Amino acid sequence: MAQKVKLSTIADELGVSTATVSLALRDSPLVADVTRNRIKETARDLGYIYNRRAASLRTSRSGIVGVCVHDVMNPFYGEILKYVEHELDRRRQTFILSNHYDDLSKQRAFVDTLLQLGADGLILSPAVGTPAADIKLAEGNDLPTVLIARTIEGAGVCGFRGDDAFGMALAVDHLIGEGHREIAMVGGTPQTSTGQDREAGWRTALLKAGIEPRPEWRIEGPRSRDAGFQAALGFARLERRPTAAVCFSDLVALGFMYGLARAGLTPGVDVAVVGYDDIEEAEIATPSLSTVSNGQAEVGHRAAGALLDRLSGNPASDETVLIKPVLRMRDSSHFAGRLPLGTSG
Amino acid sequence: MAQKVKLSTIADELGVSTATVSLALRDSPLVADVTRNRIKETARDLGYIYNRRAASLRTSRSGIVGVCVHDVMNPFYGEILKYVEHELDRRRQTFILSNHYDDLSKQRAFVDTLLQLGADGLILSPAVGTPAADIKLAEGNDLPTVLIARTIEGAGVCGFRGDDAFGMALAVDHLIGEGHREIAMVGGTPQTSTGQDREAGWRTALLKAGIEPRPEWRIEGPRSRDAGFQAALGFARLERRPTAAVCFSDLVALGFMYGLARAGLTPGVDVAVVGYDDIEEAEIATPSLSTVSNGQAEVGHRAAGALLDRLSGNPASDETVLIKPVLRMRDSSHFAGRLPLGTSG
DNA sequence: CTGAAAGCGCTTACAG
DNA sequence: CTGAAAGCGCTTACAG
Repeated sequence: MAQKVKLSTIADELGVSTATVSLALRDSPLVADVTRNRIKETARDLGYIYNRRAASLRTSRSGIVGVCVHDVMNPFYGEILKYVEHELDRRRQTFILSNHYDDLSKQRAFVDTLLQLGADGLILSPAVGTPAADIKLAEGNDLPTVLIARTIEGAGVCGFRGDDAFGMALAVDHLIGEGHREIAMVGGTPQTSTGQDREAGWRTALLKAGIEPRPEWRIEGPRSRDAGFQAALGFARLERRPTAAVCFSDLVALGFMYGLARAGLTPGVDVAVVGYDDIEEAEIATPSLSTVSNGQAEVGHRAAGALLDRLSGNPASDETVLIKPVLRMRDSSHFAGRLPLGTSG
Repeated sequence: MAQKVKLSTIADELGVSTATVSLALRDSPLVADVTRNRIKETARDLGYIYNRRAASLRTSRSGIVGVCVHDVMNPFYGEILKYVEHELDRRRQTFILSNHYDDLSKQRAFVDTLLQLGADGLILSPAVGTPAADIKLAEGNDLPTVLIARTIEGAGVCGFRGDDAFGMALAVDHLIGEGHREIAMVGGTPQTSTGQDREAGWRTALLKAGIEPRPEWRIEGPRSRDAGFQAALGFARLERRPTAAVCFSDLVALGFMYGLARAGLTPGVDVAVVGYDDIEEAEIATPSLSTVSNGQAEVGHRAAGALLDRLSGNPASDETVLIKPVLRMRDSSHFAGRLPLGTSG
């Protein structure tokens, strides 16, 4: 390529100042219509490319928002991100994505990069063990932060997530209503607020129904499809196998159903299964997966909205918004032990 | 926060010049050890944050690589990106991700953003209909580009993808070997090189075996799990239903199997199914999904490697590298019509 | 081994 | 309505 085209190239070409060119390209009313049109035309003809680094150095606004989650391949996060992306697109913000895989040092490296780039904001689903100080560091260096899916005690920023204890109780109550008395919980760890709250919801709902959960009903750990699959292989061999299982997530539940089938059991008939999140796949899985909707759309929209609001100068909030989950009854739990598969509507 | 800490803050604090501070922080051997250590310590104490915008404006290197694919939630792309991410991480490059959803204007907006940010390179799985001129525009503005998964005639850049025609022929040959004579192909569109090549592989393999594909065997369109599911519902009702189906992707195949089951058919017994890509889920699906491995790891690694090589000054190549696919035989096709499910190893 | 100075390409008061 | 000039925070010859 030839010489780089910059504001002054255009200015020289037309015999005006760079100030005028700058204003014209950003549609300032200070510039006369004729001038603006000539400038825009020339910019196009010369193949001018706006240099955001230079502009951002001057204005200390970068137009960049960072987004960091456990893993974008997990449909739960993927679905949230769709909505975040949509909202940021509308406001012409560039978004930079990173997975942290619950590795604190990876998350820190990313936040550091954002600070170095002068990013305007951060939407974060914090890695396991993130201290409140990490959030304060970001905020203290002019990086407004909004939390999603998980929240942190004392971080002092706003966050959006589902009411996990309530949601898991919905799932358990439903299974009890279907006649189950032995209900396992598969997956999740007590290291995240999500894991703690969902386990608490499961335990509390059982106790409230007068059922004492047996230790072997709690299968801790699985958070992926594959781990759910592996858990089912063990579950199938349990001497006194529970008749139902609530899973930490739909991903775990879908893997769990694959695993049950692999072990020769029919999910929804031999074992009732309920997931969590209501990802898109839940509806087409066969049997279709009963689950608890976890408000991905609302989390994504509102988190992006809250951040953008703050970027336009509105005061910061430090409120954690709990979104009410809703039970979605489907075939994996509803007809358990009563009808064969494929006969439902 | 207080005053922003910059190079000159540190320089003033220690009574040295900003040049020395700059050199010291980047470990230049020009700076004496004592000086360097004092500088680094002070930088840490003051909470100095490197301003990459300013540096990049000066050096015209940004450390940013853009990555743009159809949809990161699609595990095929997700798996490629894992490897790209890993490679870029190792070389301390920031990567910016975007979906284009096969929307050319979204892709263009992203490339434009990269140009404005002075990104160092682009890894692209081009949207349907991307003209070679779009790639040349990027290249012409100092944005080296590497293509993945799909390639573009005449773009003059290097690319990495699977040998789709060969791979699909492997799948069809396998089914013919299992005794099938009526083999549908579900999903994909002739608007992408991938769609064309896989359809050609299917058609050619059938003809070579003396089988004339009937028009209704070609179910064009589906490229998502949900579309695969819907297609199966129609497929199940076909008057003269093929005994086997090769699918455009594993995602389509997995949805297709859900759909068959929903329609009361047993995938792998009533209908043999083969996918394409060999995503992680293929192995745990039940029945496990026969498929064609599509080299996500190799595509991701080599594409990132090729780009980074070029960034370190190596000459550009314009070669398209075809990665040889491998058939993975599993239960969804291998035991069709012979054994009931769940009895296999 | 260290410092003074120019410059990367913008935007923003300020003056006219 | 337009222009001259300063400055955002770095890096890089160049001089010493």
